[in-house]
Amino acid sequence: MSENDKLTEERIFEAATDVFVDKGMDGARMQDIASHAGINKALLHYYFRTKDQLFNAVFEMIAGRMLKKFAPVFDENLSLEAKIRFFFKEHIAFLQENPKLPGFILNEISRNPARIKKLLKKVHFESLWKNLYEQHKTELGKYNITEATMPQLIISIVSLSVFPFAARGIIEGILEKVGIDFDEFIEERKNFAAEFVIKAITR
Amino acid sequence: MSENDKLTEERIFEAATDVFVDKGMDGARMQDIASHAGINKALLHYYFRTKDQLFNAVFEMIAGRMLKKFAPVFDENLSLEAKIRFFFKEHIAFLQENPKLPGFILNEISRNPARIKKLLKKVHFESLWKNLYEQHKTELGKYNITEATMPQLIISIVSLSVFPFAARGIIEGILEKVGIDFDEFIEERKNFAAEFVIKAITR
DNA sequence: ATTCGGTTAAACTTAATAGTTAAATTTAAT
DNA sequence: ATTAAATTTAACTATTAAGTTTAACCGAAT
Repeated sequence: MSENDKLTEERIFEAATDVFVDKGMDGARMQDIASHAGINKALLHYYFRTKDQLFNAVFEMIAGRMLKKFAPVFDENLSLEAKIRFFFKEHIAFLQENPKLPGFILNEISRNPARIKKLLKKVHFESLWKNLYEQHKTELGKYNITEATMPQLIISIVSLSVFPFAARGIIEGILEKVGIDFDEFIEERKNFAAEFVIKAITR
Repeated sequence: MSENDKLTEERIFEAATDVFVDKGMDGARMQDIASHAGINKALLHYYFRTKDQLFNAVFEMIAGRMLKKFAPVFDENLSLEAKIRFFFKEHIAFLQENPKLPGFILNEISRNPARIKKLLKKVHFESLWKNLYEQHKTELGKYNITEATMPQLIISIVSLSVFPFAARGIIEGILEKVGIDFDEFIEERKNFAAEFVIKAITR
């Protein structure tokens, strides 16, 4: 039945997401995905003909979800400082719940850069940044931002939020030698990163 | 001959480095490595018995090299501001020459976190950070740094330097839509990141 | 000259994996 | 009850990769 269909397809999709995120495209095994979904390989291929097809479906979904997470900041009607605080709070919270996504996406893109291009086409960064810039024209006097430094600033902000998750293995290893818990560190980071950036751009 | 030995072993090692960094442990093929080294599979196994052994050798060498790149900052006899500028200049320059290392290391560690622990054991972060802290006690009045915020600060600094390379695929994609060249962006970053951090910690 | 280590080439084994297929069985709608 | 679709089982094909083996080649040291 079609209801059941959806359920199974969704179960497969979720299982595939788990396994792909965990092992990467190369490391993932179709049998493993089938087992995770509580079905068999035959049915897996019945729903998604090939590993590539399945992977692409999963990747586009995840990458799309990540990209969307960056969007709301551009819309919110807040001061620039408030926006920065809002971003780190929300974005790090999202990553706390999906800690493996950064590593997964970063890795798969570096193995196959073409994959991301299709998704990027849909987003119009030029206008997004222009909008952000326009919205805060009035605040520009207080800050150091020019249109030219916007990319550096934005990528810096994203770095501060995403990198600790992408490098979790190392950071966790280092922190535990100093007696700090990774989760605490991340919790603190929401504030630290926000204040860090605000101070950095305030002249 | 032993001279020849070293040469071949080195050729293999370099070829393996290239292929592993490019494809990752899972994606790399022994045949591919042999071809890159200009030898055959038999000889490859003659020098490094298994793929795992070869990979471990390569990984430890690369990860060790990366870790060492962070060390000199702690020794240099410079003001904190000068150190920060020095770090970004040197470290980003190193990454410009080895742009794929961050992605490789980050990915392999996230697939197998145990791998890094052995290497981290050798480095004594507690004393390194304490030293750094002691060295700049006199400057503390000017900055916002406490011993508690040291990890946040240091990881922020590393993020700003490393992340653009780890996320190169995406960033390149975005930047080219705004008409910016990745290499230019990175070149600018040496200064931007340094000034960004210095402003962030100056009160 | 001969032995030995580095080297090649090619065939081979073994194991894992992707993907297919067909028959049997279950499930749910009519 | 009948039917059609969803699902399982299990066997099968084809492919790919790691690692081994064998026989032969070559240059240099004994």
